[in-house]
Amino acid sequence: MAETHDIPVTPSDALLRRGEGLAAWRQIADTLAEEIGRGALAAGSQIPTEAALSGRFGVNRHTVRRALAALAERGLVRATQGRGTFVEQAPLPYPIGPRTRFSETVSRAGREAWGDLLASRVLPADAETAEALGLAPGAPVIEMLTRHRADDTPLSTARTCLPLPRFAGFEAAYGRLGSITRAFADFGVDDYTRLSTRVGARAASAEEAIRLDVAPGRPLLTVTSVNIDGQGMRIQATQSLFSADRVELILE
Amino acid sequence: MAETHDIPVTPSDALLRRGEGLAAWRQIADTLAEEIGRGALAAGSQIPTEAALSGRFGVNRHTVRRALAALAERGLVRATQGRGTFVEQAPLPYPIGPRTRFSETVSRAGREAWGDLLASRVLPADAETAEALGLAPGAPVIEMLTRHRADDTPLSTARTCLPLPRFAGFEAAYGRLGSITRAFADFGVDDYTRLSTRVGARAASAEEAIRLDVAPGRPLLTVTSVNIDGQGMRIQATQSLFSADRVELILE
DNA sequence: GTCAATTTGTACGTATGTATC
DNA sequence: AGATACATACGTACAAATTGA
Repeated sequence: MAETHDIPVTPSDALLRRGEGLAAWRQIADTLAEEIGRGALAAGSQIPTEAALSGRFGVNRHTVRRALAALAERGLVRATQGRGTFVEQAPLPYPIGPRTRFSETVSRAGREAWGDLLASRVLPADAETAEALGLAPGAPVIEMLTRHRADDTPLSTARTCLPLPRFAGFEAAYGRLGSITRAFADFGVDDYTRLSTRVGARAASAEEAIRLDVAPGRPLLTVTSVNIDGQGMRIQATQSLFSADRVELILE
Repeated sequence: MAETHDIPVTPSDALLRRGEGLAAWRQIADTLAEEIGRGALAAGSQIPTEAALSGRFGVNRHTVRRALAALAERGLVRATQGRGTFVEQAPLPYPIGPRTRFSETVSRAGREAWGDLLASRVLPADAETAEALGLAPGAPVIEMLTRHRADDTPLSTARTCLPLPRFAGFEAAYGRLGSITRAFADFGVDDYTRLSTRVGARAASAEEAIRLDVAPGRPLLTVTSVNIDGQGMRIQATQSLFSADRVELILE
């Protein structure tokens, strides 16, 4: 950071175009966002200090701060007093459509996918689940609590219900195979599709925060969906909670 | 609330089925959720006190509290110490797909839709907008800040960019017509579809909270989308912020 | 544990261009 | 044209948090 800014920079060195209607702080934010986007500023790494950036761009520190505030608002960076400003992990693009599979999505991102079975039990369906699965209220279902990780980072947790007696023992298959798709295959269901999907958002409760390894109150995406097999039978009702800090849904 | 519970209720009055594996608090929660769902407990109204409910269902007040906690977690009710527990406004189902129109969605729900133009200006496209619209960085675009209401309740606010010179004067048309669809029709675009849609979630900033009339920090759904006209030209890049308390996205 | 250096957070003040009334 | 409000940009000083010697 030995640059001075008392000598006018040559056009090729000029990082900012002044007086063209685009505010300096916007140009700085765009430049940094682009560098984050192409990995020049790696996820998790510290970006140069405000003082260094004000030197690099030849602006006052406040102008840099305005740009960093815009990036923080978009979730690209996070500043910590006394430490510095750091690049946030980019949310994993998570395609969601009639045939999306968690395991395939994560593998395609070059990460290893696994689903943990946290708990399971058999219970009579509550009103909502019964309606989703087209069962009589009180009909027996398997309930599984699961957590889904990509390279050890929890991305989502879900409550899944499946009708009995058809899927008796499903939880054991899931625990062994770590994937809904593979467990369904084990039960002779080679194809399944989404019948309906609803998406909402809310803050994480204390318990959910522990399951997802996020701070309580952090934003979650709630995805409520029903899956059907090749014959159109409703086979799975799931409420998934995604950490909105780590996942972005891509609609197809 | 004149019932007493010192006399065993007859089977037809029995509200809870004990000893069948479904916890009492779940049955109470299901019952109340169902009453909220069909409007017996109207949105915004106060539900009976915990003491009254414990009398009605013949259970201890703690059991009622467990049920209410489950409803609060799902966002159906909100309890305020010293005041009571109130039914939250049900989120409006908002279908989102290649051809969804805000105005049609809201009209179908029996509410009146209108979009307010909060601000607009012409500016050079920032990096992200330029890429979304397939323009050279710095190409001129119209930027509109809008807010979308159903019966005076703000549901979403959006930042929309359109390429110039094609859509010069669009903001005036929008301000007059209160709808993107109608404003596009005014510019000879009778059909448009979504090219891509990304969905995330985060907390509302102070400014966003004011625009949406929610408390700062309340959850927002962020929907980033690009629209194309009948010829496949990119005509609109929009970042919408939905109040997650008021809207639930339905994927099609 | 203490202290100093580093870094971000906050609060003043000033000046200028632009859009709006 | 003039007045007013607002966003932008720069300057300075100090507070608060973190780190490492």
